[in-house]
Amino acid sequence: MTDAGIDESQADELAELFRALADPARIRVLSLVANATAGELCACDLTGPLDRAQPTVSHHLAILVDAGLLTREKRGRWAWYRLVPQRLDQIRALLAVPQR
Amino acid sequence: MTDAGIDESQADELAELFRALADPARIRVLSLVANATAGELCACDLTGPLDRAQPTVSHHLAILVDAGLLTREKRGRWAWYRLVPQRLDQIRALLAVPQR
DNA sequence: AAACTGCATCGATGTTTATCGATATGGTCA
DNA sequence: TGACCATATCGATAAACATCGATGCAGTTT
Repeated sequence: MTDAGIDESQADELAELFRALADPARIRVLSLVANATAGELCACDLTGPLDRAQPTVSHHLAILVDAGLLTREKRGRWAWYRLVPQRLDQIRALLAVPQR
Repeated sequence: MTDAGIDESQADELAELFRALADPARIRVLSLVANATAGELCACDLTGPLDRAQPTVSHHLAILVDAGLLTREKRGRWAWYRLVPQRLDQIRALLAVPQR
């Protein structure tokens, strides 16, 4: 075994990405957006289902956008969020076990 | 949109699973075990590469075992760890975006 | 312009978590 | 049996994080 797997900085990046997924509220957000008929959801649609205060919801949304899992588009007074499926695919690829 | 995505308890479970992956040291452990020629690695092989004290390494290994991502087998005075590929596959499946 | 609305930011608080020294545990070797 | 060794557990500490009330900020409506 000459190779020692992924390096330090790659591990940092991956861990940061998983940290974005490591909260029930954020998982719930992703699920809700993924199941939205229009492919997008506005922040106002999330406060209810998440059962959390508005600043908390905003906080979670910001984390998901930062992680590249959601995009935010502000139209009028609403902020609309969409999934970034490529980002999820990327994670799925990273979790594939090479040789079995 | 009648369905509201996954429910509260499922979100909790998933978040807990991702929390196990949300640390650079643990990502590094999984990578090292995945690349081990014998398919397993003992705890003593990890203290070095991780650059962390022995109790800390033990702590991370416990979390990964608890999450079902590693198995521990104690042989003699060493503890050997193996990947659980099915568990990773399970996560990969959960991250698949349904309709695109 | 003024009131209103939806959302982001700020500041504070309690909880969780990573880390490590010290210690316990259980197997091995002489 | 007693010294030793690899690992797990304990206890303490500092940093990270989720949460929310208060406030700020654009865009909207009357």
